[in-house]
Amino acid sequence: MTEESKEVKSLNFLEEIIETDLREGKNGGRVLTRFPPEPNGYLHLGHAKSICLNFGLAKQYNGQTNLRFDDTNPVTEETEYVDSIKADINWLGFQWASERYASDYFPQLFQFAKKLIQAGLAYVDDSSAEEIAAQKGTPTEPGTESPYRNRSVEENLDLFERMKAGEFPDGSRVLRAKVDMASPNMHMRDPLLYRIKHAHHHRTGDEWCIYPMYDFAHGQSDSIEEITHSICTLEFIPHRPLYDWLIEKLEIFPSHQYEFARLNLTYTVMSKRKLLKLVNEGHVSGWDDPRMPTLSGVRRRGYTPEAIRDFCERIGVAKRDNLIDIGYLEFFVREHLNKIAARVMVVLDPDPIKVVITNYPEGQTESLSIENNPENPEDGSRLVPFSREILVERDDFMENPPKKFFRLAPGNLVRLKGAYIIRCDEVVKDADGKVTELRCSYVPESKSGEDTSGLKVQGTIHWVNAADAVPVEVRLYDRLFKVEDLSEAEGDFQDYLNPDSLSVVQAFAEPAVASIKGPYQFLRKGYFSLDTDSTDQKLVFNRTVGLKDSWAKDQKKK
RNA sequence: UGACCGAUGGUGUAAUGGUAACACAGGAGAUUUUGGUUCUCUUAUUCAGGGUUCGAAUCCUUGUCGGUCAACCA
Repeated sequence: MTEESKEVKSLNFLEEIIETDLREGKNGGRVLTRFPPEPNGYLHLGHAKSICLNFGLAKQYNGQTNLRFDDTNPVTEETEYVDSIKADINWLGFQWASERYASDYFPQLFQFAKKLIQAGLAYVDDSSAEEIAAQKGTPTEPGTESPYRNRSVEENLDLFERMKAGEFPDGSRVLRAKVDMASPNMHMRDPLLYRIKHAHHHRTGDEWCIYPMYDFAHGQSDSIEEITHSICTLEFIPHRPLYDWLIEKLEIFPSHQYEFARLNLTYTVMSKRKLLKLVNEGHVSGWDDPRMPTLSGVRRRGYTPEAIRDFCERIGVAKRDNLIDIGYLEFFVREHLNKIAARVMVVLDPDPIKVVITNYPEGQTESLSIENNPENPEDGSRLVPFSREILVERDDFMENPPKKFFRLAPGNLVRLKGAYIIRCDEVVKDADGKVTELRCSYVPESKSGEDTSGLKVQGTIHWVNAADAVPVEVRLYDRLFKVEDLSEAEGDFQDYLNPDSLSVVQAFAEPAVASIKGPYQFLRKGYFSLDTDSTDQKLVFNRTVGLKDSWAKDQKKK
């Protein structure tokens, strides 16, 4: 045994629970988790945490994970969502053992309900929604019993069958568990088990007009599938006594529920309800708008599954509320993209400055070989055209530069990335004093890779050959909201939307962009991805995340 | 004025009665044909009071603060 050579890795509380169960031989050493989305919206980064946990834990302990759609509310659920959810999970890199639907269990659930009725533990209640709400009492006051609470088993059975048969209109009756109206736990005050909804279900069609509530579907589905560890978020803690009560009374497989703190990120919202609202009110272009924290959104933006998985692993899991800096996620995105992104030069400026290299022969063009990724030489190199006239960003020139400005300025030497060292000799302006052209001279023996000039320059800038510059559209994204903590913000969350979360800029790219597939690093600018809006006529790029920019940070401080 | 859950650097997460650590962020420097990357160094932490103990972030107790729960949603 190499026990002592093993690194002591600390366990999170879920790993501890599982290891204890395994040690005690619970469930015969079997670990089966489930990921249980409701198909009423797109998956977001909060779900990513849950997916990584459920699938990750199972994998870690030689177990498996079921994908189960919690489709018990036909009015909000759609097949479109089912498809997107499956695509997102696969994209994240996980495979489920079995694809299940709570709706598959409707017949079984109906039998469970009858069993409860027969045991005198459930009853049909004719009270209205308002009356039931009033009966529930408040967190500080006990509830009162429904006048229908003590119907006979026979009457309950008859009524429940007739509910199923469609004899009653929506809202006229419900099936309730008979637990304890005085319980300090609101969820134990005779919770609703079934309600009448004459609605078309995305899978069962019009077969049913009564549908089980979450509390009578989720735990029972877990049990039917013999899920060993049912992992959910903190707000379900008060449901756990009911979860256990139903399993005990039904005498079915004892799945167990464990709760962790959901993911919250700065400058964004993470609830399907709010995200739906952003989509419906047109604040974003859709569920996959690159500013959205949905998986389809961040995918389109250029985040990688690897980065998201690393992030989820690194943030850990615990039971205390948290608000994680969105910058932490961005760190993992940069870390991964730095290793794989193809470097290209793009002048990110609709109004670039033309640089004329006065001592370079007119009409001559040469091809320079530039590495695609200095982090990974195996990625090879590409050819980049260079000639007498090139384009550079206006930000890379200053007529009266501050100390430590290493870019173009009158008399300054800079290296053109992958090309030559140039000196700015003359600034040409128009009648308004706007700089229209820089006249520079190049040092022929400073060619990249074969530099014999002996010159040392402090700055290197990117550029594109004027004659070959490809006009492209680049979409720059900023945080979706103006405030860090939306949970602290008063009023409507839409009031805090950042009006500058999207800016579109026309830019000029080196010709190679058209033939290289992303992800890209636009040199000195950031990581970018090709957007799905691209056409043969026009390439559209999304800024995934910017590069760290210590120069800009320093400037800001001043 | 109930029940339940929680409280460790700026943000997350460890330390499971025995030297409070790791990542990010912040700061300083080195390297660099990306003001990127990489490397080195560095600032900063146990909610409060009481108790148990040789020894407490950890156990007990009281309090404080934060969160959750009163959908025919999940």
